[in-house]
Amino acid sequence: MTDDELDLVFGALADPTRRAILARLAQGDASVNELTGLFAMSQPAVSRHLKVLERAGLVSRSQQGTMRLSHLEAGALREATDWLADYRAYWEASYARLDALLADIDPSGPPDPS
Amino acid sequence: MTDDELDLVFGALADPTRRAILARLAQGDASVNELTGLFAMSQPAVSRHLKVLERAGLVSRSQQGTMRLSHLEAGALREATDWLADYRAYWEASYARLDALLADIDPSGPPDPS
DNA sequence: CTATTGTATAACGTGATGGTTCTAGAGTGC
DNA sequence: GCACTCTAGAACCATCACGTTATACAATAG
Repeated sequence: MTDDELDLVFGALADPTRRAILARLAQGDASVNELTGLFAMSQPAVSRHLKVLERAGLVSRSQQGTMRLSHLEAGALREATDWLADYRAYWEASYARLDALLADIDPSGPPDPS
Repeated sequence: MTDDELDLVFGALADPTRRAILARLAQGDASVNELTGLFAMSQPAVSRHLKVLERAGLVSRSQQGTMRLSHLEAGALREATDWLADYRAYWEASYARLDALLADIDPSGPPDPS
């Protein structure tokens, strides 16, 4: 995934309205009008949020009669998580070092994090 | 994780310079001057990027002699991936439906995606 | 105390973002 | 064709984001 694509995906995710749209779409496709009903904002504003999501590859759209349905496209989300996953190794190592440090202080070992 | 926190984290990740800073910090702490050397931009610009990362909880900082070291804080990254993971269920279900559809067309079942 | 180095802050310009209202276009029903 | 509904686009405005340069602050060295 290119840097520009990550810009678009993370940029799209940086807005609460757009995250809420994604949350709604995870439960099924929706029309622009239906989405507009969920937020305290005008229909053109929602249309523009959808455009941002579409440009980021997070959403695809299809004509369905007189309305356009938005559909969640999980591929871009997966790529974003893949990027983040590269840091998983780091933070797991980080926690491992912390555990080692705690074990060094208290040889009974770290408590079960329940 | 609150919506505001997600705004800050995804907003911070939406910039390529900041992602590059995180990538650098994953390999160890670094001073502002050292980070400035990595990018074609002024030191104040880098300082502000670090401030954004700190506000998002992605980076912590400590005084080390005359310089301030930036340290990757993986916790916020984990929370971002946790948020994204909520969609994993969706897209896996989505792929499962696709598999079912393909199986319906060709009862020999979907090929091993290797 | 003074000089030096590292970092932060201030002031500014410019382009992007997110909202609005008004209007145009596209698709369906009569 | 005509009316109606749904959606998109244009024009505008306020605010924010990201960069700059110049300057102030903080910590160490001499």
